[in-house]
Amino acid sequence: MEHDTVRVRIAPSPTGALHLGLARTALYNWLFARGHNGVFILRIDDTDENRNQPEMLAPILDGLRWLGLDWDEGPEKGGPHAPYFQSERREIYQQAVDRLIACGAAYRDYATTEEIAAEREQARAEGRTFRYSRRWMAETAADCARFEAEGRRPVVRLKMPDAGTLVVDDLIRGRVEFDLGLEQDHVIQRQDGSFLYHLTSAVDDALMGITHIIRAEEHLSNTPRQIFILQSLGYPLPKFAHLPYVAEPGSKNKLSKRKLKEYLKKPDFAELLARGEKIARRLGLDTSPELFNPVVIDFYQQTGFLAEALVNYLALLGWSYDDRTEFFTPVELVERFALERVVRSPASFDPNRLMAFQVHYMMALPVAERTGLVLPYLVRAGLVSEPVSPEVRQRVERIVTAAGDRIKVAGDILDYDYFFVRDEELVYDEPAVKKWLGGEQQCRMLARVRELLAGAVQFESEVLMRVLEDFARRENVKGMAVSQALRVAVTGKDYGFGIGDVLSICGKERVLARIDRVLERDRF
RNA sequence: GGCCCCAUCGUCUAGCGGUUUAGGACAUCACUCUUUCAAGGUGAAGGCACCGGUUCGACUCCGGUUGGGGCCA
Repeated sequence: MEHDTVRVRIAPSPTGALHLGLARTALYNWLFARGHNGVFILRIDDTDENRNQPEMLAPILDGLRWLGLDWDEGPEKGGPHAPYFQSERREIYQQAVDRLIACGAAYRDYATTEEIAAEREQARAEGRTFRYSRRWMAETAADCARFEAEGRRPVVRLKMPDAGTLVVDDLIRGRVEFDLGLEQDHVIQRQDGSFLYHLTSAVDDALMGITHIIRAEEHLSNTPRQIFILQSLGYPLPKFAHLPYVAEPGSKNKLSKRKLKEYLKKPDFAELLARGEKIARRLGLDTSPELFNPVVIDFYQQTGFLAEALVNYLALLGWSYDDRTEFFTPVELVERFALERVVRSPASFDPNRLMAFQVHYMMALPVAERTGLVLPYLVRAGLVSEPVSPEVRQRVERIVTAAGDRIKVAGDILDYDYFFVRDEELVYDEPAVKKWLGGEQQCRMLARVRELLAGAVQFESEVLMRVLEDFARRENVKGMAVSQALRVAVTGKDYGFGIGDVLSICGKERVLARIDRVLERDRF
């Protein structure tokens, strides 16, 4: 057993988005595989015809790739157990169902939905747990013929044992016991011939040689029937590891992208989304909540988060190495990740903590690299044209340096659009204008500062700062009054990084022009 | 309703019977620095859900209660 190659898988449905919870499950599987020299398999659960569209799969593949979770077998890669799309494996499932029927582990059932419902209702009325009576179970070809003569159509059900205990030795949860006498005869094939999840999943896991099933906790209750299928078919059992699910911000409910409205009541979550939307709108991206929200990996990719930050955060959402290490490179994660140290209780998604990781990783990058990350956003917002000239690049680098960790995600560069727009396009924050340039005196002071700056030979940050300080002292005004008046005139806002840097990066000509514009504007 | 899982600061977690006045991180608050906004520095506040056992000793083991969640209906 120990010598077998570790083989793990994730089996997402093509739903159009890579959800945070799935991303974490994928990460844990990937870490486990890489840490054991194993194989990470991607299998697509696209048995639901209605949603089976290629464009719904792309975001999931892109998201996994972006996170660095490369798969060894699966879509685009192929592999020895192809096809990896369940929609293409129907014959395999049919054979499995036939075998299950042949060995008595499953049966054709001709009951109608109404008849089953009636039985269930009766059980409830009598206060006992419902279990199907198998009254319309067909055991022979004659049975089938008879039922079909009545116009009935069969489903295939598992014929679960009447009694007994099934034990799952879960790698994370330990020993979990189930009373087989309480299990239902679940349907594994519908009337229309389509197959149900438990069947396809168990069969594929066996056929693909999966050794460890690492999946979310909600599947724990389903494990007995999958084990029953596996055993009935004569396959060896994989090991199971059921992960706690990822919960909502500030609660223990399972995270769901359908409950976005509720999450928005949480300030942290709302702030994160607002940050993303601000960026996305500038890029002309679709910000409809279905596709663009912090529950979905694509959101982070689009707004300029670093994959390392997400990976580090996700790794720690339900796992820890020790009592203090919080930063891990992917290599360290691979080395240290262990299922035994996965926590058993659900962990809620905390935007703040994620942001803290993002800032850490962002600031760890050299300025040149951060500049490289930020430039595409300027280009896509139409503020910088391609190819990017060395001058522009250097200018952006200066902004990135001056901004420091105000640029938390790459898209935040768009907050500094005032360095790129034409003077007449500059947007002024009216309250700020009113506050710092609303009065006659303030404008007169700005006019004098303008003359001072017009005479400046060197337009560098430190020099300018000294000039402004001297000016404030001489005129007996507060330094802040000077710097803020200038800031509003040049950037339109009353916040931002150091005024010396602002002026210097903006450049003398433009600074003077913008001051003139503001002074002009205020006369009316 | 039945079955299963879970339970340490607001959040993520460390803790695997005594080394613990329960440690770290994020968030929060205060002070400090600062010619704006951030950041930085210093510090504070904040938790073992409850009740029984077992034990010389329980956050740690067992049982129950409560609460939360999941699956099946």
